[in-house]
Amino acid sequence: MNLRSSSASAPEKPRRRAVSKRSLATSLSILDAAERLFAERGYDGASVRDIAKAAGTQIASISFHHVSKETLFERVVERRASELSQLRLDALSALKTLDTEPTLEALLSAFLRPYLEKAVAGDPQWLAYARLVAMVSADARWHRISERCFDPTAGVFIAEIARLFPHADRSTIAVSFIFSVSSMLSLSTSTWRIEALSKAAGNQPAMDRLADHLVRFCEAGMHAALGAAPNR
Amino acid sequence: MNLRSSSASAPEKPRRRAVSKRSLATSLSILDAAERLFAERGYDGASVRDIAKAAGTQIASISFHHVSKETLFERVVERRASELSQLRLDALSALKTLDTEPTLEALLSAFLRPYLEKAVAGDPQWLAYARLVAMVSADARWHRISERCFDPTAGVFIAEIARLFPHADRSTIAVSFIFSVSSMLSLSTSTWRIEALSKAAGNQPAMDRLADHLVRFCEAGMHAALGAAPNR
DNA sequence: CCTTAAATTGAACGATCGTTCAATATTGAG
DNA sequence: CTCAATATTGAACGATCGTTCAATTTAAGG
Repeated sequence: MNLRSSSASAPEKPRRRAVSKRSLATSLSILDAAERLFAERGYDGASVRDIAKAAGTQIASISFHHVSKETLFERVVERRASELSQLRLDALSALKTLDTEPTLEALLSAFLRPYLEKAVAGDPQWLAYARLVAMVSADARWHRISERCFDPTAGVFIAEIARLFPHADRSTIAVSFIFSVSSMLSLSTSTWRIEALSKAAGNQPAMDRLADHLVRFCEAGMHAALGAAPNR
Repeated sequence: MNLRSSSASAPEKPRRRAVSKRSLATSLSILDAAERLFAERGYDGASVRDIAKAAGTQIASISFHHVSKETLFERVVERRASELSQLRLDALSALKTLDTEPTLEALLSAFLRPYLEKAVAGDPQWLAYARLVAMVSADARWHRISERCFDPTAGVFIAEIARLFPHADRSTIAVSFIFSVSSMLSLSTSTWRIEALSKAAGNQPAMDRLADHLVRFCEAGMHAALGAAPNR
């Protein structure tokens, strides 16, 4: 007996195998379905049964691939977070290669636009993710996820802004930055309210116009808040 | 038989009674507990059992006084909504009694400050309500409640702003207004993020400073967005 | 090819959900 | 005080929740 493992005293090496293409596809479709349903109905509102049905698999597969509902949620958020952070940091790097000092507008644009272009414009899967980010950012229940996924990049941009406004204190900058972020997030959560409140004006504002609008709004608001702020 | 109701053919008048003090207290304590728990855990996250326990009554009393969980939620939101609207409209009226045309800053201040003073400053019950408003405003699931409770007053202020900027189109004003509202709401949902992002600066910003900060931010942002907007 | 680790399946678990009901207690009105 | 309308109670309803399991199927490695 024990004919496969050769050496007598060595702890048996249990033979590993690569993941199959089908397995990877199931895992992915679960993430996609979860992203959609979590964004639509919230964490408690979306059941693992509905997620499994939307993904075309069994509920047990969710536990198998993603441990539990909670870690599934975290993985859904984490999946695109690094890509988003990378886009933002790339835009920032591009600014710093220029010989001129980056303006506040350029910094805000570098932070805000990648989200909007991914979110509101094209892929409906990214739009769902955008709503999810808004959910995570607003709910103290998920503050650990925010800390891990979003706060580091936000901190980099806040530090850049602090270099531009050496006399403004950190908390004033942070609050202004939060105002900007929640304005950004409102574009993915409140499209229905925008429609409701701008009715009697038939024309829907286009995506790129909205992005320009947002950047202009935040730049002016932050400039006013930081410029007028006392030095300490 | 039928000795109480006199006339023969008249449909019996079943004798009404006033609500008892105890009954009213129960109904109120249910609303208070629901306000707190809905704000803490969201609609799906807060169970009627927990609400009943927090209110010190039985779960059946919730159905008796407030029909169902959904109408309980609506009543919790509606309860303070009219008071908030009244405060805002009163502030607006006070502005219009002056002989000078109200400024954009004054308009925004009239809309934003009542919420902040009620919410972030004093009563913890109002703070819970503020978080609830943020929840309702962000979730399309409750858009009927927003329409009924908040959009009318918002529409009044948007109309006032439109009078100040006759060349700006309605949707541009509405979008700027949404940016302002979500910045306002972020102060009740994201205090924890503010603390996280402004760390290494020990001083917590005081409440009145935050209100000033918010008004200045929104005024400048909106001014920039509306002033630079094309005329149609 | 064969072996077997990895993956999928369908059923079941106990817990909790919102709601309902008959029985009991309370209380305003006559 | 009397009595019936109102309110509270405790238990139970069926449904759905997230998770777990043994049995089966799939497919990678030698």
